[in-house]
Amino acid sequence: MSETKIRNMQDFADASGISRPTVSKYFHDPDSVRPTTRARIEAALERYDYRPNIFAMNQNRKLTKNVGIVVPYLADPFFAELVRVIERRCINAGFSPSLFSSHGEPALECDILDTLRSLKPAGVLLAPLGRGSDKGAIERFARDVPTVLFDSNIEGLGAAFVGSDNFSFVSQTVEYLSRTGETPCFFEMRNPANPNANKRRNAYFATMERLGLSPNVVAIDGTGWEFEEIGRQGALQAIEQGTLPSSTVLCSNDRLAIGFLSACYEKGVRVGREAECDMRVASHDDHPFSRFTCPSLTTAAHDYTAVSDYAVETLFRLIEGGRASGDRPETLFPARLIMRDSA
Amino acid sequence: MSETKIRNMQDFADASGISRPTVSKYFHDPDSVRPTTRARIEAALERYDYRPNIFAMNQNRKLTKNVGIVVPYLADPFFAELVRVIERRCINAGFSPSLFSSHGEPALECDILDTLRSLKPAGVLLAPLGRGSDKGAIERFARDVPTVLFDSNIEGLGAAFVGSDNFSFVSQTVEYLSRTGETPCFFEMRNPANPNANKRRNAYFATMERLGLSPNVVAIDGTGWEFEEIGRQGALQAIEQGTLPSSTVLCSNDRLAIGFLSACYEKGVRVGREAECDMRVASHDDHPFSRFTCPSLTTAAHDYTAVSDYAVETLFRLIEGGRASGDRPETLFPARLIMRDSA
DNA sequence: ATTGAGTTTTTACGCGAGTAAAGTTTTATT
DNA sequence: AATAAAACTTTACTCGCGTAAAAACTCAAT
Repeated sequence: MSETKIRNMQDFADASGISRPTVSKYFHDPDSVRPTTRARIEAALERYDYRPNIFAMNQNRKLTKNVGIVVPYLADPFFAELVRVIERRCINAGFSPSLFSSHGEPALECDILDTLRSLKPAGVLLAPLGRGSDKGAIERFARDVPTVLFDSNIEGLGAAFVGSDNFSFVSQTVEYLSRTGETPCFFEMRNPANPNANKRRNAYFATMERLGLSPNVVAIDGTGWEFEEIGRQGALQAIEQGTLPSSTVLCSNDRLAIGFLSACYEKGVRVGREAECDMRVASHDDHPFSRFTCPSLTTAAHDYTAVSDYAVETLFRLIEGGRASGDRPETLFPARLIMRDSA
Repeated sequence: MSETKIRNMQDFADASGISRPTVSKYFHDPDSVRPTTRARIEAALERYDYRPNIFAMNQNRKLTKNVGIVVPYLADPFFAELVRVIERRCINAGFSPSLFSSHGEPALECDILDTLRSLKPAGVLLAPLGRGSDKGAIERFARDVPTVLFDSNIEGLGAAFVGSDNFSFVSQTVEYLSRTGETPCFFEMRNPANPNANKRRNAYFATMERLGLSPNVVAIDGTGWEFEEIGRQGALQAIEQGTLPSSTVLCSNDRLAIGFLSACYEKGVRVGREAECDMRVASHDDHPFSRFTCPSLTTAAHDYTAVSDYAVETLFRLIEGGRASGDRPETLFPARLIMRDSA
């Protein structure tokens, strides 16, 4: 290696025969320099593998190329899946995504927002905890940083919301279940942390009313994010005490349903749509594992790709267009019914 | 708010009545200043919520307080769980963890290492992809940055390895299964991406030999990280063609087993240790979902906490002690047999 | 060749903090 | 109280790059 060691942008500028300010401009936006200049810089880039110091870069830029991604619970494969798609989109658009999980803890969510603030991100994609979120903190944060909420909508927070249409989820499952068999009861946590759960309950009532059926909610106890275990315990109790008002059960989400099915199996309750079965179980989310439950779970699927893509697009538009007008667009994607064996 | 607006460390130093260099020292290590000084700074910290600019901080520090965490596939709850514990430990120790997932792609793993390099992290906890990893890239990286490998061991890479003792996993399950019923065959992917899989196969052979039993491996096709689906397809095929050499199946990992159980259910094969069952299935990992399979999965559990804690501790020791001697300690934690209903 | 718009170079300063050196004050030791 | 050690203040320089302004240059169209 006869090449001199490149220590900073000045060295690199000297080596490439271009002035430092122009090199700086190139790194900010390669298209902003003349093609011949760009070619010379990129030729030098091949020889010396110089990369500008991110810390020095971001220090003076009012807007970095960082994008924050915050989810409430990363150990939930549902979020892991969303994040995977979102990260990819950000990288492709030339941004550096930073991933954070609140791990179900409101305090941690606040800390993350603080940390993010100091990262001076161009924008943030935030899936809030929901009920546990510090709304004031999020509101203040969103005033400083372009923020798009996704998955969980908290009224009025952030510049936009992108998520799934809970009404579409529930109306499809309720209609399907009612049409093909007994009227479903609704199985949910009594105090759900996530606002989607409340929307789904309301959608259940609305749809039942529309169909002229009488709703029945089974509310189970439990707190935290261990939904499978909560669903399992709730189901065990309901089965043992025979308190289920219907042999068709619509769970609020797949993770509860996974626990429910596990309890059914344990109790020898046969689940499925065949004649010899005791019960039908359906749910919402199309959780990555729901195709491997026993029986495989009939559910309403998020359009993962659409939600992720549109959330990212919305954020990018927000970033480019500066703080948009006073409106706060909410975009909801409909569900797709996935018929499997459980109902 | 009559308080003047704090724009930088100088402003804050003035406001707290302490000189800037001392304030700087405080932020580097609060214990390095006199208790009375510390109290004054912290009092000021209450009034003005100043936080030093991370970019400016890290620009001149040779060593930042950043820690990189890299996992091969975050959508796998196993890693999500490990990460959760690791992140917490880092934060408690005053470090800023940055989380990255390779999403199963070797190219992305390399990109992540590049990104990480420019973050000047104090250290990195890396769970490599395994077979797909660019060993040269990792080796070069580990020369510059204190790196502790975890979960997947790649011989000679990194300054240390912390993981689970695959031999302990397999010997316990094989012994248990052999002792209580038919000799297990070993169900695995033909070309596993992860080195643990190979270790487990070897451990199976070794244990069977020690017990004077003849080993039987069922190798199934499939690539990628969708282990459940691969396991399911492999099991469907094996069941349909009746090629399983034993009615007791030991899966290489829980995700394969989840697919296997799903196939059994679909085919009406009863799994469990009771007399009326057709088959026993066991596995390794104690995946977060394995208690909710039908039947619940008998498996060998990682000591999640021990692995996470010790990996973090090892990294911190490495960071504090500078580059250690030439040895590369490998720490393996034994498994704990979890007897559930599947075997 | 001339013109002028668009680029690049030169020069210079700023950002927010790390850090080193020398001098001053505080605290601990005896 | 004398003394030394530890901590703090002052001063000043560094780091790597953003960015502004003016001068010099390129290049295509006239």
